[in-house]
Amino acid sequence: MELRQLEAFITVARRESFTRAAAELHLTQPAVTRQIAALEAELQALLFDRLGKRIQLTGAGETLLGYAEHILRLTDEAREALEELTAGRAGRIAIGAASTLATYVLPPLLTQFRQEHPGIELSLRTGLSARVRELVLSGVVDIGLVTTEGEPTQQDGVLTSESLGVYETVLAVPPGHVLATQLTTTVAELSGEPLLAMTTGTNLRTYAEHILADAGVAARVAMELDSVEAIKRMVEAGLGISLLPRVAVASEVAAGRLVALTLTGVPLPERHIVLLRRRDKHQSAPLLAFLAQLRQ
Amino acid sequence: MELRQLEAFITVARRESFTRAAAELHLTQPAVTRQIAALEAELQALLFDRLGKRIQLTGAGETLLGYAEHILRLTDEAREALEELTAGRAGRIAIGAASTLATYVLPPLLTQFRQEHPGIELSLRTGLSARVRELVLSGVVDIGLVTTEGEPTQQDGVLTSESLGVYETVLAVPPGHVLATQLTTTVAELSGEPLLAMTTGTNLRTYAEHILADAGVAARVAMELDSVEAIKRMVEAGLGISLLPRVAVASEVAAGRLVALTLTGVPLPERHIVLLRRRDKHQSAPLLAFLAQLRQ
DNA sequence: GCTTCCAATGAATTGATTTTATAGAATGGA
DNA sequence: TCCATTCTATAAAATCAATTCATTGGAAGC
Repeated sequence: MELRQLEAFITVARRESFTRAAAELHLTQPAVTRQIAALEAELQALLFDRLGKRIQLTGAGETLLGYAEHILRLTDEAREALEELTAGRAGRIAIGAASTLATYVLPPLLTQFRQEHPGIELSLRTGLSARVRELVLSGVVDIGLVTTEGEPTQQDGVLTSESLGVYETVLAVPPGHVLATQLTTTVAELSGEPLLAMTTGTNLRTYAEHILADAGVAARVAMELDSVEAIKRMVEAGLGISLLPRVAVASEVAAGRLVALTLTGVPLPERHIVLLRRRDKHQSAPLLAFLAQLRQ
Repeated sequence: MELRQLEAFITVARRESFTRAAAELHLTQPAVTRQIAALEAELQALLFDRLGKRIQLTGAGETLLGYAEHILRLTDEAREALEELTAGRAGRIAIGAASTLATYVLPPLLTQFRQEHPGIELSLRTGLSARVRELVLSGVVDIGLVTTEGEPTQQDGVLTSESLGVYETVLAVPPGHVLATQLTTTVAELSGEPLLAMTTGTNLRTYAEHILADAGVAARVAMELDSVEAIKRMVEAGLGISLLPRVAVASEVAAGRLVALTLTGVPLPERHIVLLRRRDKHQSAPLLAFLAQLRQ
């Protein structure tokens, strides 16, 4: 059974004639006769009664006709669905993102994208940068968003990295703090301050340790937490200060509950927001649209 | 798009490998690669990401997979439905029958057939014998049951006739009638009796006129009716006597409301119950079963 | 009885699919 | 880092299937 045969069969049934069906299908009559004959042989059932000049569907023919029409309608639907997909009007984008990016960077982007592309399903998986990298590598997600220290290497095996911008780190202090009157600070000034840090293993923690070590400042980690939100509350409560992404404290700074000091003085390795992709993975139309939005 | 390609596609998707799919399909790997490539070219969509050794469905691939599975399930269902049909477990028989046959002969036959073949739809169209003949000729019904005067001719163009037995005509009289004491009668004895007859144009009327004319008896048609049932009620009421099929009066005779006299004495042309078929029309399994039942 | 119209069939041709053989790419292990 | 392994892709040849052309055979209409 082949779709070509079913199509021929339907046409013959509708036109009630092999000859007319052949014309409609841009074939010769013997070709159509053979297609039907092949169907009949395979299904072991007579599909048409040949009543002299006229032909007529048998019971088996009528049964098959119902199925054949259903099947061909489905193939049309499949074609249409795929067209929707390649045209970018439908589809699904799976994103993997480092937790802080997922919390502070992605929401406005996703909101805007959803508005502009309402047909597209979005899925988001979060984790540590290393985990996100694995998700991209294994193909579970289409793209990954992570942070790196310094410019990312552009190629690493099948992975492509692309910087989407600098991910600035600031010093968050409570409004009443001694440093709170300044707009900037140097790493040296942090010496002795009680530091609230992310858990070991996070990029943020590694970065904080790096810049303190580079400046020769001994880190005094007063508390280790696994949530940026928790750290912010602690800083607000005056339990210490912390190095945090600027985007993560933006709303508290605007509300006056925290003060963000830009780090200056030392040639700090900048952190980047990095887009990870598998080089060999197909980029669907919706994904390309999303990438375009990320880049601008 | 062809079913062969869709089947290959599904297999590749399930086994997540062109090579393993090829083995399962009893093909070589390049053949499978080509089938998928043809699909991708036609649909203008990448169906699998080739991630080195591994492959993975793209969004388009997943979409197509859903449709492809649906389509192939339908083809299986179609095959099964046709098998049911040819095995005689399902199907439809369209019967055309002369009205008296439909009323007095068919019901017990159809009841029995329905019990033995519960899956089979039965449809019945009634009409005058000539009309039934047309229905068979045009293919609207699979078989026709009519009556003929004398042995039917076996072939008439594409129509095949087959006698299923004699359709005996009797004289129906009310229990109190002068003739009611006899078991038989001759046509001559009917002379002068008020006759209740079917409408002109029916085989029954034609037959009645023939045998009266053959015997030289002048017909005295007291009333012309278009229903055997009505005629029986009239005979019961003593309004006249009538020549009717024996099967049509069987229940009244058993109940003692009518007396049936066998016609003797003249070489009467016997009426036959005749099965009409188009010689070139396919005989489905259910139909063959029904024909077998009719013949016994 | 002749003509017309239709489907079926046989042989040749064209076209598509499959196989064989091989290349190319990525993974996993030493 | 290199090698062996394990995939998929591709090119050319072989095979298989479908189409066309030409013709036959059968039924219907005049």
